[in-house]
Amino acid sequence: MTSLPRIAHVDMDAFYASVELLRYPELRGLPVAIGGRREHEPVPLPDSTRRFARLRDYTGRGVLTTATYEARALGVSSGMGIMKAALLAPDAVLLPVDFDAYRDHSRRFKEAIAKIAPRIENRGIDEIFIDLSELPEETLALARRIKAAVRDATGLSCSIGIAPNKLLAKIGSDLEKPDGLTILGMADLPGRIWPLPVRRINGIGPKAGERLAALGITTIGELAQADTTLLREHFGANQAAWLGEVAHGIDQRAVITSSAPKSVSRETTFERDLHARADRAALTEILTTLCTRLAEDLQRKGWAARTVGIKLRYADFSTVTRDLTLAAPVADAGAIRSAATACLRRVPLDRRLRLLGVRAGALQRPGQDAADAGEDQGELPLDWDSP
DNA sequence: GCAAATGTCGCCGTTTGA
DNA sequence: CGGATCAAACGGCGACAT
Repeated sequence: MTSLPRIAHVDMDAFYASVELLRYPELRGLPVAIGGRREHEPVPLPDSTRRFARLRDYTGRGVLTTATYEARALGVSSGMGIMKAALLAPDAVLLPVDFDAYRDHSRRFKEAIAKIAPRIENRGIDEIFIDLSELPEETLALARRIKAAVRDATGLSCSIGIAPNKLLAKIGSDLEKPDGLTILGMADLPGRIWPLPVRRINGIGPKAGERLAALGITTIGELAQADTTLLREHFGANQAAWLGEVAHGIDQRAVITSSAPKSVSRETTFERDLHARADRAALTEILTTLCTRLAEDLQRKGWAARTVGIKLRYADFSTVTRDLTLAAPVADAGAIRSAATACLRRVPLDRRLRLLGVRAGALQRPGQDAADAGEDQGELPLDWDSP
């Protein structure tokens, strides 16, 4: 009664930007970027048009969260500093992020898909894996039906990859973006996967990509052919074994349809670098605000934390963290603040700071045992992103 | 003088208890 | 009884992802 695995990866196309275009259809076809702080809300004009901010109007330390394909064509990309993006596309429209709107559309597209295929793994706000293994319908028809359901529910397009495992489904969903539909089998490995750069593998980031390039390995095919001893020498036994498997399209990970959160955090980058002593009052207020918001979030979700941690980023971008495990779980702002303050005492404060963060970990439901994956206790509904 | 916010996982060194 | 050892918890950090 066991069927061969059939996994889909659904990835919304330029998600935040596309949601904004639903609201501001006059921006369709223009380069638009999403990011930065609140003050760049579009301004309604008397003639019932709107005035939009441009990238060139921005000053500050923000980065772009995403951009329309027209903006990407100008070299603008996710994660890019807004000031830098403004040099490439000064006239591109800049919109602030509106997470409430994105969460709302996220919930809608996931619910629409769940009616067709309920075994869904959340991968953040704009993508999911779906286990299609037990469904009878033919793959292409199913893929088209999922895409149509997403469009009907949200007015948005997505790209879908369907393959025998998560690894290939994820690569596949990216192959024909936007509005893509890609079905991959193991037989497609040499023709469609091996020519791709190793960075397309989920889990090979900038560092591993650089180290592989230094060994003359740039494509997945080259990785598949690479000498296993060489890989072991440079990456260690575990990672080398993983590299060898993924290069051959092998991935046994299951679709995880429920999980409990591991940590909750709040952090902020200051408008200017602050000094622990000279700006003590400002830092104190920021810490209090972070702890308050973190506590609100914890209480709203019904969690308490047995570990509290801080994160500091110095002006030179180096980062340190400190954790403190408490005797009893806490969820109120005062207790979190006390613990965070204790952590701060263990960190050098003689250099200027650019970021402060507070984290709550080792989460458990108040008065119960520690949360652990697999337990029914903290299961998340489909719309766990929503407030 | 600059690159956000939030979250997960793996590795490794240290501590601690048995 | 000191020492070796082992496992679990803790803590710091890096890498990676959206």
